[in-house]
Amino acid sequence: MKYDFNAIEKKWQARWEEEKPFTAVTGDKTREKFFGLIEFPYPSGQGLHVGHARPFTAMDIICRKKRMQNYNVLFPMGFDAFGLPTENYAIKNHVHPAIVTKQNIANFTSQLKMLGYSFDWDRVVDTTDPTYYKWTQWIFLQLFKKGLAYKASMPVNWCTSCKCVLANEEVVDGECERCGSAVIRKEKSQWMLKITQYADRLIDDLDDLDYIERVKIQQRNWIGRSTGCEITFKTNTEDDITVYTTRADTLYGTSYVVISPEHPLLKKWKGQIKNWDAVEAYQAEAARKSDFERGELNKEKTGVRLEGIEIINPVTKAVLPMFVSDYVLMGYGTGIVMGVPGHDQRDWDFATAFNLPIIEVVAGGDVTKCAFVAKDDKAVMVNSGFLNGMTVKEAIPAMKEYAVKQGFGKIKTNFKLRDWVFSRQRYWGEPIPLVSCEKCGWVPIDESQLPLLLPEVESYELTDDGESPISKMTDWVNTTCPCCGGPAKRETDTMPQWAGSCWYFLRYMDPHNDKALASKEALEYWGPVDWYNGGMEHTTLHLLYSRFWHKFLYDIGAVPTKEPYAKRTSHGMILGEGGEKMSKSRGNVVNPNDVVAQYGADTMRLYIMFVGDFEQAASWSSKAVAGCKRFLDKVWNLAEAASESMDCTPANEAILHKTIKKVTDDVDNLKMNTAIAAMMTAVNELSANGVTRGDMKILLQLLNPFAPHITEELWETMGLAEDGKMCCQSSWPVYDASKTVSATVEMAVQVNGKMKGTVTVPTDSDEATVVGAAKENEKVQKALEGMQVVKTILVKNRLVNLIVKPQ
RNA sequence: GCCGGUGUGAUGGAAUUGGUAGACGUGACGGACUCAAAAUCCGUUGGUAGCGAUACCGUGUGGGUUCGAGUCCCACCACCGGCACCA
Repeated sequence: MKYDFNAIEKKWQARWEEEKPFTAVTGDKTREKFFGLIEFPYPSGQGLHVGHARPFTAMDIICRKKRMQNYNVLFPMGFDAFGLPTENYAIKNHVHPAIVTKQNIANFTSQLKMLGYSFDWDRVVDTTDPTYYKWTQWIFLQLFKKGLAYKASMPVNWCTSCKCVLANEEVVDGECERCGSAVIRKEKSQWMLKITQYADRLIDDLDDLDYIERVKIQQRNWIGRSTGCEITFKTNTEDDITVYTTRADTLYGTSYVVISPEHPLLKKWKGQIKNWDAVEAYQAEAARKSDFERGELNKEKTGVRLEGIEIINPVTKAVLPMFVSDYVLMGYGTGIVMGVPGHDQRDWDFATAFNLPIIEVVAGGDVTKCAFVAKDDKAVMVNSGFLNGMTVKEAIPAMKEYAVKQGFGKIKTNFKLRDWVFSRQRYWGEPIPLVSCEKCGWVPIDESQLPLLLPEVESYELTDDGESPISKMTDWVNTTCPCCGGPAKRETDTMPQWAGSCWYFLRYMDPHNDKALASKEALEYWGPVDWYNGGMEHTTLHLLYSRFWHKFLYDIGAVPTKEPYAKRTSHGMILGEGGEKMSKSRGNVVNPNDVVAQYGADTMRLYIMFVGDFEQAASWSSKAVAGCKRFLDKVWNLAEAASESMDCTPANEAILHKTIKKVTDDVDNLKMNTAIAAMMTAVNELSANGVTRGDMKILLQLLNPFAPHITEELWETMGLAEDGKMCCQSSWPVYDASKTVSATVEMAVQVNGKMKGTVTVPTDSDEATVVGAAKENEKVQKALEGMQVVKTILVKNRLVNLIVKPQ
């Protein structure tokens, strides 16, 4: 018989659909649970991408193996279906986004089934389903009630093309992450979530998590915690000013002070600033620039001196000038900084441009040439009063302590993380369940009214002033205040796409619950997610947001764990044939449907795992795919040639046990590529030795998580099924460590560290035996001629190194 | 600029964590089968020199530690990703 992958794959997919061998059982105490999670896809019109197949297949392999190891596995799939592409498609084609979404989900579902993933299809989640977003809205209401959601007028990132507010995380190089159009700053009233209130915990709790290190580092950097000191300076106005610094030790070197153009104090000081016109002009200029432009033009420092304003250095009592300059950001620290040109490059640039004194307070550099930013312990303080002679490391706490004691300083921690801009002026998102009442202000709708459904609108186009299309639905917008019963208006902004994905993994635990987002029992049984794999691009977006929501849910007692995910790994991208990113414009997109049609799902799965290191980017090779198909052909032929016996062939024992060990270990470490290589080696060796059904049984079990269809078919045709159980329901083979070692080993022989040849000796031979055997070797003999062995280094079963010198 | 990562044959990538560099796959070359081709099977395949046994060189570059370095240390170079006037 020929390996007819097409018929075989259809047959087994139908069988899984019917018999549901991958059902997760909530509350099963007889087995250990395992919750394996992959990021649910956005169901785009293009369908599944080969890039999806990499993480999906890897987690499928892990979960299939865990099931065979008798774990109660929850491996679910869902769809993150709100979002712009669907809405844009709806605008263009005048179709309801819900219809488009439904079609796309159907397409994705059939593709996922085509690849043979062992999802529990009874737990599918769709973020646009009202029974789902009811709970997204519910969580938002809890955030609102706890004061973590607030409306603020603030400069926001505004995409000129999407006519929509973007989160900082969605702006890349001053452009909209989605459409690539310019992003400008616009003053707008927005819903915000106080993620900053969780900044410390989001950093500190990383320590106990099993996340790959680069994810932790990236999150820490993004949150950007810095511990420093606020220092208050007296002025010749009625106000004192406060700056934030991490280098309190350099206070003696402060030669001026700079304030951000957006700082409200400027307006207050209008009367005292003699050159107000110039200052106001500078403010206007700065406001015109986008954040991106301000960053781009950072080579040249600009600014205006505030004539008539004098600042007193609290330690030297020197009178310092004050400037306004856009290199100081209003959103960080106090919006005012002390200028220490000797030891900060930005201040040095500014001082040089404005001819300000540069005072050296840390010895070791040449402050006339550039700022000396001392990092090591050797740098010593000078020109700094009581700090003189101390190292920088000593001086920082010393000055902090002094400043606090003298009453002009305060210890302070700052974060780069900003609050999360949470509203979008869009249709295809969760409606924000709040109403605005003139008397009562913002009022939550009653929880019994959830879900607050999206209204039907005629057009999905935005209004000209960038408001959501929902704002035109006056019937929907006009409502009564739940508080006072008076007239009120509904919020017409919707939530960002990130909202639904913040908690979807909780819904998988109990997807049909209409009383709570999930039952207490389910949450306690399945939480936290044991292993979550996803893209690096979500590290500071989805992953951080969902940790924030989860911590909030923990605080209000809605979930039992303080972290959502115990372990996080990340996959590399799949690039096109030439090593470039796959894209329609390059024409190098590989469609998984085509690969499956040509080679079958098992080959596709195998190849996407074999292509390279899981964490590293890898480029697709249409030729190399064929190699995986050849491997499966060999397995098929080997099975047909197997003898009836259920005993293992003695000659195959070592290779089989070695392979069990290798595959078992490699899957747990995401090294699918070497696991497959090991199975290829095993098949080559088994083919040479000949196999029994007993040998094949082990091979099929090892291969089953990788290539589930062909292995099920052979399992059945070879009569290996006991009680009608499928291969995926059998027990994962266990290796016997003593059988993984062969009787003899080949060892390297070196003379003075140079390879001279190899010897084959019994495993675990002692030094005398190995050296004896080594001296039989002709090349070794030649190298030893006229030499005296002074030392022998033996590495058991690996090599022997003879150290010689002339006699 | 700061923080991560990577660099190995023609090629995708391995290397038991300091111990035979190049597993496994692709490609190429030679052979078998075939009227022929495809498929399949067998063999060869890091470089240089030599008919050859063999010798020397070889993991981005230059140093170092070690009996022994792709792996550790120091200094560079190139590419990729993230952050970026965060005081």
